[in-house]
Amino acid sequence: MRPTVHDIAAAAGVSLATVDRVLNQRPGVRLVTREKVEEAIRQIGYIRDVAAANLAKGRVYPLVFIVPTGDNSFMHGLRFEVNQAILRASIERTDIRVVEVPAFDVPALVAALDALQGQDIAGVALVATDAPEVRAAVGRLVSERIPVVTLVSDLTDSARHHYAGIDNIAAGRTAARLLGRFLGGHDGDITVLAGSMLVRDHRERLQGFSAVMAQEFPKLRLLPVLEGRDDPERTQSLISRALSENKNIIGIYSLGAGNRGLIAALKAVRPERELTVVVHELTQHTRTALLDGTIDAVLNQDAGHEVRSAIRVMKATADGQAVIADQERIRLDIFLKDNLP
Amino acid sequence: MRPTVHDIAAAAGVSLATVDRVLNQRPGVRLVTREKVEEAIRQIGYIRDVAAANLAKGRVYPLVFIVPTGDNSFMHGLRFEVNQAILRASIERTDIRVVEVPAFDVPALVAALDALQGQDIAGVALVATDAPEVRAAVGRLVSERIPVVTLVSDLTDSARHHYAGIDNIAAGRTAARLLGRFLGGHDGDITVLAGSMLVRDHRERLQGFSAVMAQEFPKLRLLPVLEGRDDPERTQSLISRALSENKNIIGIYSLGAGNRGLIAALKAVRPERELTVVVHELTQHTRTALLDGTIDAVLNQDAGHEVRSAIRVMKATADGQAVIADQERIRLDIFLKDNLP
DNA sequence: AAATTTTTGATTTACGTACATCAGAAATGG
DNA sequence: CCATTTCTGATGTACGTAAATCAAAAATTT
Repeated sequence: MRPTVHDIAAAAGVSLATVDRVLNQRPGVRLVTREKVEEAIRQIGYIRDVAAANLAKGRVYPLVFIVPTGDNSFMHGLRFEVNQAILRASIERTDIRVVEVPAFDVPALVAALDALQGQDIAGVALVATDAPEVRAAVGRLVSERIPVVTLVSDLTDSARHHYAGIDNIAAGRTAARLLGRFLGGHDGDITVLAGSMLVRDHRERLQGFSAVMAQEFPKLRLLPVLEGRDDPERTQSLISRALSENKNIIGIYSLGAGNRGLIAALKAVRPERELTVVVHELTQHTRTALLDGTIDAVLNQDAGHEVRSAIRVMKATADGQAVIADQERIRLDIFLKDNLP
Repeated sequence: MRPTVHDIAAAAGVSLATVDRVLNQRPGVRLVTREKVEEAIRQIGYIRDVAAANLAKGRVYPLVFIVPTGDNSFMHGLRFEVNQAILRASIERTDIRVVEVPAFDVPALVAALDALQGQDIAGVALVATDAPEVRAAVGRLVSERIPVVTLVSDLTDSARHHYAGIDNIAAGRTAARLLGRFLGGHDGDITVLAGSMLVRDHRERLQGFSAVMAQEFPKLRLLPVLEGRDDPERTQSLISRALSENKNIIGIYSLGAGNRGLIAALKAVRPERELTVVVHELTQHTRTALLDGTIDAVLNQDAGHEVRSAIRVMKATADGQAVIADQERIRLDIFLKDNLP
């Protein structure tokens, strides 16, 4: 049987009340006594029964998710997963609130973060926009001892406790190698399609992609990045024009959202033109396109895993508990036609 | 606040004791009363607080992991992860026992399973050997209402509650597509290296691999499968001989363990011979080989995820609770040089 | 040494559920 | 209608921890 508070009391030769004072850092314990108790805790290897403690405290974890508005399917999926988590809220003793903030709107994000100051909150998860003001606002929350987790998009050099998302540089590198290898030793041009170069994840993906391309596939030339702004129509016309103007394009890397337009453009040139295409985010559209051969590989991050991981980490951080690091590593999923879930 | 047993009692107009009798299916409740209570439970949407219930019951989950002996690195890794889970046992209210059984020894596996009958066990996880006797033994445990989860290797048409492992057919198909695409339109022979064709996962991987190869890459010819029996030395000599006897080999798929021998054989012919190699299981050896370019892709299943998932599922099944299906899907990891963890 | 402050102990209640006991009520049998 | 069986209610204890209260003991100050 695992040791309880009673065992500590007995081992330390003090009363239960004193043990409780030490465990919950309440005042009124002499230093020597406190040390005696802490020694006993270590000696007998006491571990607090979190479930029982939460029961006694009536503990709930008020969590806040700050997610961008915007209608690209990835963010839709993310909000869907947060809503799924809300359905499990009572079981998991969480109380999840969602705050929507316009995408890329730094002042709005900062305002949303600052509005949480002083509130009784067990954790904040945010899709970060990488700006100094956001970094500062996160710092203010952290200094108030509020656990902060970045979700999907990280914040460089910030005080955030954890990042629940993929390594975007590695994702870009992986895309480059897939595309490079799939194209064999062929010669030609590669088009990169991004949502916007203002987003950190897109910049990082491009950075990784370019690095591997330059280093390992010198026969493939990178064309200037096209910015589709996650807009299907704009994307479609950009790609269509690029393809008709440049017959040397043999590969496409789409590192952002807005793949619907890309797929439409591809279908238009499809039987004649041979193209190898790697895209990000598994959606209904990309899944279908992968199955019918319009695209060749999909890189994905599992929004459900990210949300659940963020919740676990926020709760653990709030309790000062350790997390299973390996379990919380968000993996880059590579989907080919054959291993779709 | 979420409703409690007291709320049910009030809503149904019965006493707490009666609610308890209904909830825990104890005898001594008239049918009409029982239905009244069940209706109230539905009405107010009561959900049992599992943490509090476990506390009251002093519940621990005695779990048994049946894993094969044998020294290949994947099984080592699996046992390591089970041991990690044992370290967390007290926190998670589990009491994990490991039973080792000689690999491929059906009678021994059946004996191990049957030995569990009648014991107070909250769940069994086994690396299944696909045989009718095993299927029957699993059926006996299931009919005793013991949750059974297959781990890594599944059992066809059995009564097991859950399978915590990857889809091996899909893994084989994925390997084929990777290899086929990496080889561009080239012409040549492909060697498949297996541990033993007696194992179901290996057979399934081969099945998926052959199917995609035949259908989509007709220029690549599959050579007869080499069985390395997970023995590095045997594997090395098999591969070395095959490579020297057949200069047409341009690709290798290693679908089992024993990659150390393969890597050694590859290194011996490396600078001269161009080979595209896809292997299974990320280990220290395959990781290094991936980084130095000896192999091109590693398919992997995360043993840690499998073990943790199996535990969650066994606990949930024992409690008659639902699992988050999406969370328990074990994914096939594809590692290239660039996305290693 | 007395007065004061600080520490400590003892005890109680609570969280939501499980489980046991016993008395009393209702239903059923004859 | 009484005896018997079956059901129901009331109540208490327990699980491991939190938190509060009050009294008693020790340490500190005057």
